[in-house]
Amino acid sequence: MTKRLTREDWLRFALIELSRSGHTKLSANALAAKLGVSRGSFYWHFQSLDDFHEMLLKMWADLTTEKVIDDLRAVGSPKQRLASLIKQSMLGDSKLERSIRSWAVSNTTVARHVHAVDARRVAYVEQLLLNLGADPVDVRSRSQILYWAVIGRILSTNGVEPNLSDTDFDRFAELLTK
Amino acid sequence: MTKRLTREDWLRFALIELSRSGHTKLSANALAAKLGVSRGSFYWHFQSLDDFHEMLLKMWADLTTEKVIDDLRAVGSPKQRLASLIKQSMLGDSKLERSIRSWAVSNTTVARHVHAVDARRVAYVEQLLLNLGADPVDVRSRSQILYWAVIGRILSTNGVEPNLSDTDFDRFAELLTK
DNA sequence: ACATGTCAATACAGTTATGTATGGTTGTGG
DNA sequence: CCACAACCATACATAACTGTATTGACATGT
Repeated sequence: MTKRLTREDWLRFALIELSRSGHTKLSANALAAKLGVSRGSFYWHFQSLDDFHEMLLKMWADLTTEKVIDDLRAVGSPKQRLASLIKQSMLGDSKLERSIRSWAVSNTTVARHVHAVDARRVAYVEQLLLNLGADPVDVRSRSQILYWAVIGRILSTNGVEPNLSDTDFDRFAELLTK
Repeated sequence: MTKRLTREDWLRFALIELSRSGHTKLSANALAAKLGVSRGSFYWHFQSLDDFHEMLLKMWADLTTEKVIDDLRAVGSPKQRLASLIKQSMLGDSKLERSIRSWAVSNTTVARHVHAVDARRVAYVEQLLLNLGADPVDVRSRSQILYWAVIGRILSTNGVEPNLSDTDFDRFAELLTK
């Protein structure tokens, strides 16, 4: 019987559920039902719901870091590295981000994790704009505003609606380095 | 005994609670408790929770529209009307917006209302940028991105943290009209 | 083969929520 | 003053959840 679950099975499935249906579906009850198992399993693997959620957030933060690093290594010409990053952020799937950030509004623990991730990402964009010769006076504000735009788009759209085109973002990237 | 409540009393109080503590505190139970009254009152004024939430959303949409109109009338010089709008959006209190948008992620009805409000606001910014002589090719994308940034900032900060300065936003407004 | 650790089912107590039914209280017009 | 409408309390049925305690099943190394 291969039905027996590990702690990682629970966490991975929870992340999928979080992405698909939001944090309200992260109850021990609902997850156990969908996994075809009872809550006895859940409470064997995890001390409590809070404990479980904490692990899930660490998992997300790690994944997100890896993804940022990958984006960093997926360099084209340094000139248009920014354009690529913007398009990747603006056009990619964002349902997990969306769910996490919605969750963070009503949960201060989640908010802390999200905030830490944000800081690292904005710092990376700052460095990028500096290297591309943008006016140093404006680098901080432009990076922050650009990052806010990415977040705003994630929370304004329901899924992967394009809304703006590739060239729109290209032209905007150009504007930011003036 | 002035304790008796009208339908508007319920709705106004709910909007305050929503702003302060998020949509999870909008249960008939919790609201009745805080109002010092039983749910009997709630179910006299409202058919159901969904009915109640619908009215609350209409109320919010109306308020938001009025606010946009007020912003429109609080014109300085047409040149820097944009800068004023940006600063107002970026520096003002945003807890209600924050709560509503977080709510919208897990509730498609809320999402519909929010989407309608968004469309009207972006359209206004587009018109503003056009009047200020920005390149017509870029007006749509820039308006959308700017609006996303406003939303992103609302959902990235916990309350009224300034983060960027007045002059930061002034310089950014200038950039957008190039 | 069997003991031990790993994983899961079940049953129970407690909490918070919706919605309905029914009756009680208060204000107000006739 | 009293009838009727507006407002509210209480009690009940039902549901979804957390967390604990107890017992059962399986796998594996010794």
